[in-house]
Amino acid sequence: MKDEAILKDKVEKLGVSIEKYGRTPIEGRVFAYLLLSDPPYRSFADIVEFLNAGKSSVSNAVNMYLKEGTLTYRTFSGDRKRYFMIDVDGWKKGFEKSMSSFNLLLEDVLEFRAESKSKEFNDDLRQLHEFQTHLSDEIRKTIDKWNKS
Amino acid sequence: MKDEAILKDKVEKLGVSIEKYGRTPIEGRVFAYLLLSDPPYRSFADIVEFLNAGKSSVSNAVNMYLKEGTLTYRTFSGDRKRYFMIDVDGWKKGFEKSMSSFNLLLEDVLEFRAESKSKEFNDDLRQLHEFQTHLSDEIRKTIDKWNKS
DNA sequence: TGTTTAGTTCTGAAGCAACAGAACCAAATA
DNA sequence: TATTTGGTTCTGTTGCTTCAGAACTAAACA
Repeated sequence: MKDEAILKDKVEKLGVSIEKYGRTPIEGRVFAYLLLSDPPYRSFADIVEFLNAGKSSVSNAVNMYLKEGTLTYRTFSGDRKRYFMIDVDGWKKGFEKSMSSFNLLLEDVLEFRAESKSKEFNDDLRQLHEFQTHLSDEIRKTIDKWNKS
Repeated sequence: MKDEAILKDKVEKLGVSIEKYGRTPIEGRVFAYLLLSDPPYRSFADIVEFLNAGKSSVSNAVNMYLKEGTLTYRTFSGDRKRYFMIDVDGWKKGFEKSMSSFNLLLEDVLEFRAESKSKEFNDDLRQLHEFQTHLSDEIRKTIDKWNKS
């Protein structure tokens, strides 16, 4: 099988896995393509052509990821095009963001339950909150450690 | 405003927040109800009535959570009904599970990229993988620590 | 100023997810 | 054995998501 055919196959499979994380089929494939391709940056037209997708679909998917911070792009002098690529650092920071927004949700619940009588459940929730906070700290520490080295 | 109306309102709001985590509207509301109600266990009929939802919707949502391990139930002697409640421990373990399945995905990508030339990107991905592994370990450690105390 | 290019926005079609209500089933009770 | 109860499965509807292609826009270039 030809190299490109192998890649296409792999992109489809990985794309489906990525859908499980709450992405649409096209979104999954765009991310998969940028995860797998060598070099890891591709132009808008590259993506459209490789995926056999509509321009609007790719435009929406790419902008979604740019806004989310998991995709970024680079340019080359004398070339108008943008070359999109995965922002590994932004991806990493996304974990921290989702953790802390989860923690806000838990805090909200705990406040609402303040005068409820089910002590055991409340204690469990508080422990879960502590657990998440601990993890968020750990994430922050690890990111810091990296940025220094 | 009456207590139950306040709770209904809160369940709707929290339900919407929970939808953000990839759940359907009904699923969000079921989980929200069990997070907020006092006591924190409720029968099938309670849930149907409180949410003004169809039995099939609630049945599907509850079974989905049971299978996932984030919901469990208790019973009372002389009462056929099951009383559903959030399984905080199962919820916690879910994080570890999702981390490690994410890591499998990354490993798959890294293997595929083994002979690619974009060293920088590959290194970034490897670092992300290390980072996740570190966090998984941390989660496991924290869960162990709890189970002992 | 006219043309090309890179990418966005609009529009409409197709398919699928979410849901309610009814029919159903199996275990417990009478 | 007949009935009730707790819950599941089936069926059809509604409406939303996803998507492609065409029209469009704005910047760069000639």
